[in-house]
Amino acid sequence: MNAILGGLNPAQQEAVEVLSGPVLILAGAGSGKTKVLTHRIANLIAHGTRPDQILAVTFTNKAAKEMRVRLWKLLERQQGPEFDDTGLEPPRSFMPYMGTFHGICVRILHIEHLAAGVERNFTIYDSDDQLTLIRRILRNLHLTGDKSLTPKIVHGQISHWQTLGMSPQDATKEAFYPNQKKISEVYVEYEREKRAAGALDFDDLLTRTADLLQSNSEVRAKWQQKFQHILIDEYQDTNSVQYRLIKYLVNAERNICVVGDDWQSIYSWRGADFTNILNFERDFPGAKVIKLEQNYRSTGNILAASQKIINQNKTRTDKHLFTEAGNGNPITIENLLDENGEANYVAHQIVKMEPGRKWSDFAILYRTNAQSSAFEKAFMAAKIPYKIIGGVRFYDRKEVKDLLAILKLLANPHDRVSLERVAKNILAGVGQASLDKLFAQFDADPEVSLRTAAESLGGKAKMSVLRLANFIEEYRGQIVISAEVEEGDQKDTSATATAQTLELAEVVEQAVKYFDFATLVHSETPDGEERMRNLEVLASNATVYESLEEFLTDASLLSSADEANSGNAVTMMTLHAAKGLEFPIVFIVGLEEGLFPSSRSDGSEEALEEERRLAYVGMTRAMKELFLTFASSRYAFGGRTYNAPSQFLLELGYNPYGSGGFGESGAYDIVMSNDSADFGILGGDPDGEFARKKTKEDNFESQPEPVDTFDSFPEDVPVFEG
DNA sequence: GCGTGTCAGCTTTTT
DNA sequence: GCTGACACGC
Repeated sequence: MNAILGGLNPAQQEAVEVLSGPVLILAGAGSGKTKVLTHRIANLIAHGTRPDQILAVTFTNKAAKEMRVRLWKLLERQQGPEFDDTGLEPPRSFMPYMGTFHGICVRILHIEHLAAGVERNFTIYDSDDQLTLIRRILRNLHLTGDKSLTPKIVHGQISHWQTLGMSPQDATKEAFYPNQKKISEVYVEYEREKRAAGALDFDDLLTRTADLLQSNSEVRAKWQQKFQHILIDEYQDTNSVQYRLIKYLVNAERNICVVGDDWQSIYSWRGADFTNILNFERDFPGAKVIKLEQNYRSTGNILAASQKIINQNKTRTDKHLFTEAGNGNPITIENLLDENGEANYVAHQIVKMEPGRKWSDFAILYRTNAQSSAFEKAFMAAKIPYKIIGGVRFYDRKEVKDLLAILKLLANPHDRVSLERVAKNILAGVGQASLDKLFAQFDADPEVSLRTAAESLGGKAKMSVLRLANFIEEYRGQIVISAEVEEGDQKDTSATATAQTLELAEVVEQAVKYFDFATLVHSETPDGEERMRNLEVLASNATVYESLEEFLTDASLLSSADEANSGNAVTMMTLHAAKGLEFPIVFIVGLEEGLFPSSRSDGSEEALEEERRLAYVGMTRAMKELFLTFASSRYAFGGRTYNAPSQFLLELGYNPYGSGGFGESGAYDIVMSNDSADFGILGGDPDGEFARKKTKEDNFESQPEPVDTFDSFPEDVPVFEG
């Protein structure tokens, strides 16, 4: 058996071997989905498809990177020594285009900027930038002070319209409520400002590309011709615009392969629509449907418990996951006093289990990023190495964004949001009034230079803006702004013609000096030292990029979960960030009503089902051991809250009163079994569905020994703060 | 224009 | 309990 088909089960082999026509792979958790995708790509290449004719869309950049590395290793095994696996990322020229929808759209828009009617060096506005812009428009339209028109609400409505494909004009027509009418006015201005600034927001990246492919048959034909094979991972998480994109990119051969699992759809809050995957056979008649149902990751108990959770959902397809692994150890449910008790309990368990394992075998998954702090404290005290995935992105730190704003101005001097940021945070003496004057100049004459516009200012403001203009003029000519794009690039040579004499990192370092960041961040303070270090990291990150534009694109599109996370340490992250990963031992913490499921899902059956899918995703990350914990009370919003155990625990058969009451530390071993003759739950099972016959002893006298309690950890027993 | 004080919103999840 | 937006006064 060759390297491509070896080690695959029959369903997986089929998914790798059926190379033409539409293919839908319904891949259960842990069923070897990534393996199938990489082997399928390798097989395409083995059958003569050129790598650059393959488009593989992943949900995160991290997933794309992982697939690149795995494909590279596989090709190396196939092709022999010329594919030298140096451990580094493989050269992109040998590889298919792999990336997120946003990433591929940026690429298409760069190449097709003339046809798409966008600037060659368009700036990407992230949500922060969008809010800045909306705030300014609200001010200009005298709409501030209205609590029902916060920048956030306005942004939500505009983004909703964008995703529906509605222009500001459409929105103005359709707006019905007074607030909608006001927001539609903001929308008109918002679009105008973005255009004036040569900027696209996250939604634009997708909609502009879809619109281009829809309206321009020549461009559409070109890209359809280019991508002979399209693979889409996490298809259940695609939204309506992404769905449109796929439809326009697929050519008459219909070589499209999508992989997904409706049980793991956890992004509907941002527009994902898992009916896309349910409708695939309707959209692509004759599609080959392959189900991957054998789970290679988890023990029988973990799989059975996950299954029991997902079974509560009404809206879902039927799948029958199975494993050949044994039942393994029981799942542990533990009730702690508060968030510190919870963190100490987890730390203690990890210390106990660590011998013979690596720290990186453990993962802690929570619903919200805010939950990480108690664990940081406890792990620091217990001297357990840990790493936090997610949270504040490196590129979202204030000082980093400030410096990036300068770089963005180098790439695109018309970028008003960045100018506003630089003026307010970096330049001395330039406030709102000066900015308004500058923008008025730009509105009067879009081509006017910053230097000329500065003439309308006086005194200190003028000096500062001229100083900024000097910097931009000095360095703009000395760095590579745009990447050379291959084939068919309708090149606008003006931006790329100048000779590169400076590395990006040098420009970053120059900017730090020129704008005196040391003073700005108070570098003598501990906090300031760290900020200065971040700027050094920024410079060092810049060294791997060949053009400013690539660097800025990644700075906008890389998520915090994409950031480096190697090393031997316990991993902490949100349940969302954990999708696609696996760990021998998993702790899901904070299983409390209002936290998980989130109180935001109250009253909505759909939202609750999504929370349940999230629980399913979390539980199926575990290979060997699964711990579920909840705290009787927890700090939130500066006050102490008291939460009931999560309904998901009750669904698993947990009985909160089973161990003599609430608020006491007690452990439950919940045994889930594949073997229906031996389903057993110790500690309670309200509906009795999976319980062995309960006796009084089971509930009151013969409680199973707690796996561990606080009593063995006296110095860490939290003081009840009330 | 800038520093200071007050207040509100915040903890879902992310490209 | 923290952050950031805004108002106010200098």
